[in-house]
Amino acid sequence: MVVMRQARHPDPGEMTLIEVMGALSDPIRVGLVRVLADGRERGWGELRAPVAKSTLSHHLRVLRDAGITRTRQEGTRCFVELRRDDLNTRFPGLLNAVLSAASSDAVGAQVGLADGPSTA
Amino acid sequence: MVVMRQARHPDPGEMTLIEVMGALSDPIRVGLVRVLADGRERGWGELRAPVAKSTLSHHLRVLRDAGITRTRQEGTRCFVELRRDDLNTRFPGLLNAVLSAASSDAVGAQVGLADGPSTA
DNA sequence: TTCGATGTTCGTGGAATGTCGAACAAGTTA
DNA sequence: TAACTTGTTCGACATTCCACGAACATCGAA
Repeated sequence: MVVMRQARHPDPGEMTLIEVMGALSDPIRVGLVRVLADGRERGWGELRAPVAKSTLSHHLRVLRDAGITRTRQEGTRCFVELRRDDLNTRFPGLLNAVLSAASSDAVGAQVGLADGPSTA
Repeated sequence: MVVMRQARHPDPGEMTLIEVMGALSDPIRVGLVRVLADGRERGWGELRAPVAKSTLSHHLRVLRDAGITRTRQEGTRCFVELRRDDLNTRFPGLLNAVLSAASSDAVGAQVGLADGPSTA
């Protein structure tokens, strides 16, 4: 459903290192994080990943449950953004380290944005 | 066997972010890394973890295969140490971020060293 | 050579994970 | 109201992962 009205977003204090590390040990999810790394909020539909819709939904949920992203609902559409500040507060340096490692490795390069910048 | 003559230790260039992240998404393994964080080489026997010997061997292999630790064999005994420099070269900031997050969270606190510092 | 110590490997469960397609739900639009 | 759009949820499945005990291999000591 486009529902999940208020998917649970853990407070920074509730985030666990193990869960965050687990969430970031999948190429698709790292790719999603990379796409969101510019800080802009993105609509589900903009995200391009080589997996089925349900699978993408699953990955986005894993990221959200770990506290890595925040999901907002607007009408029928959902938007995601990186919880950069919260992450930096809770686990200083971790996100940046992962992001720079990922970009030097092209991890998650299979994930991208839709052609038409029908974005934000 | 105390053998594993030359356990494969990946070169820094062969390490992958995904594998490293996966290796560090288990409490036991993070605990082991924390124990090794002081840079000292430790003997298998010194390591205390709430798992069977074979399971500990498994975790140490996952860490080694990911390039996080280095294993050395001396006679019948094996020694492990953190590949801090290699890790920092390959994934700058990652190890430190994980270590500081782990210590603030007490992740892997169940892992420790043997009582008698019969150590190195 | 015969033990004992130290780790690895094997076989086996049980749990978690990734992926898919199909079914469903809620909001939009015609 | 009847479609259509957008995501979520539900099995189903294959794979991977963690954990254990048992068996095995190697080194060192008796």
